[in-house]
Amino acid sequence: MTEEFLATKPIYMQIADRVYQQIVRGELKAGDKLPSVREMAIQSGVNPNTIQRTYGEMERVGIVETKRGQGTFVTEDQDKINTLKVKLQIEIIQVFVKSMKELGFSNSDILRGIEEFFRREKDGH
Amino acid sequence: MTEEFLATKPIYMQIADRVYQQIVRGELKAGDKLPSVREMAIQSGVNPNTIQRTYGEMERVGIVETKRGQGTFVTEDQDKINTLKVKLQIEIIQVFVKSMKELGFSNSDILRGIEEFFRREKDGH
Amino acid sequence: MTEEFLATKPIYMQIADRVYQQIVRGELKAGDKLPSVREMAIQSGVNPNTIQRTYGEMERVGIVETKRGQGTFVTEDQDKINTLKVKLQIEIIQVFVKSMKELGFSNSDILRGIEEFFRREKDGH
Amino acid sequence: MTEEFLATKPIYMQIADRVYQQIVRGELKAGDKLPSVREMAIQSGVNPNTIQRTYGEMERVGIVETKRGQGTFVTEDQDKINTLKVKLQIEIIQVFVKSMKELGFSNSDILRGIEEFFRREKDGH
DNA sequence: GTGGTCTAGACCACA
DNA sequence: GTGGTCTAGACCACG
Repeated sequence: MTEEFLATKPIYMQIADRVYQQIVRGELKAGDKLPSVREMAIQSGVNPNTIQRTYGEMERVGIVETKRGQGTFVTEDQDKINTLKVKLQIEIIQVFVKSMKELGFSNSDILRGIEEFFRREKDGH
Repeated sequence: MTEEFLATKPIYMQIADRVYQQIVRGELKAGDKLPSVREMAIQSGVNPNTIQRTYGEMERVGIVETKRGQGTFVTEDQDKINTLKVKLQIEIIQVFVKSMKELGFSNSDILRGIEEFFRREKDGH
Repeated sequence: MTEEFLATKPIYMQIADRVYQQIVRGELKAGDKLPSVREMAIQSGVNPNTIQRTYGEMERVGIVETKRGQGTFVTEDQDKINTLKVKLQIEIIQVFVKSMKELGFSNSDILRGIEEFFRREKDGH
Repeated sequence: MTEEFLATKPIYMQIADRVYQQIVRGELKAGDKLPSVREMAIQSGVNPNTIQRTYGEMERVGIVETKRGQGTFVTEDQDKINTLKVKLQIEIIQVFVKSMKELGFSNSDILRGIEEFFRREKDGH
């Protein structure tokens, strides 16, 4: 009866998110080769099929392209990467704002909260 | 090897968070009585022991007091409630800011992102 | 060394095509329930995972919707069904026209050929 | 139980079709010599026996003649070539019309569909 | 070597 | 009962 409390993203999505992060942060650049399915599977301690799904998902989204017999590569299309960055950003903000509103904070409360947070951060918390 | 991908908070903490929320939002006010351990256990579909830990945790933090034979009550000390609100807020902001920085956003990027988000929210997404 | 001569669509796609046909022909109507993954797997003599992929693909395309714990259903959106019909039609025509041009027929040859074909069909070939 | 989903023409027929195409398009003219069985086998990456069957099939149909010690030649009989062209055309049209009718299209739907297709083709897709 | 598909069999969450 | 995810291990086509 504990189901309600698990709510984790599927592993193949978590791994995709991790790759998305690397791309958005520039650790993986346009045109870079990703690890092979099998290698990534070992790195992640996961079955190759799961990585296959990850790569499939990322290709569907257009952030990655596969060249037959050669491997999987980050798209050359910088626009797609920028769009991805925006999309991930919005996703995170949505979750954050929702949590804050559940605590009873208004939009301006939220902004003030973050500004305050940055101020303390600067002063060595 | 899959443990790495689960990363869920313990259930008793999740339930505590939920109660904290109700307190901070004023749904549960200073001095209000919480449901009994057994009742809460049924409501949450969880073992009473788990709720016992939840209540223990909340008492440790001082946000709740148990009066023997009477039940568990929200603290009368409004300061503690206010502090709780701030603490929860900071916790959420920390996670949020960390995620945003992992995507390569600076402090001012973050503020601009949220302002933009609120602007779109107002215009009906 | 015979690889070049196989060139078959993956099974999960072939099954999807078959379902698309049934939908387009009206044998499966908007809102109808598809067989369960397991049942369809038995009917098709295929592993349930393969059907899962078929259903996943059809959902991605938006022609099918899954209701958790209840099953998979043809979309209620008649527009999507109409679009599907057009897409399948164009796909078939493309293959056909390509074959005809490989035989050296021009566009008007092709039209005349089909008209002639229909004429004979009517006269009891 | 997967046999049902393969449904590929035998290789020797696929190769025959390819030769038929060349003849019908005039790339191979009446009286032209075909490559030797061995050469063709290498070109196609196929066992010579397979090509032997291909040539046998084409001879049976009368589109090709073998002169002992000299090789295999396209028939001198232009009528047979013309007939072949018509037969191949009808074959393709049959398959096409069948597919379209399986999608629920009528004869006039089909004609309109192709005309529309040509119109778009001309306008640069 | 690469990615892509398929099977067999397992477990999970939702309703 | 439903669909969804995951593993293990196999085979294929492409370059």
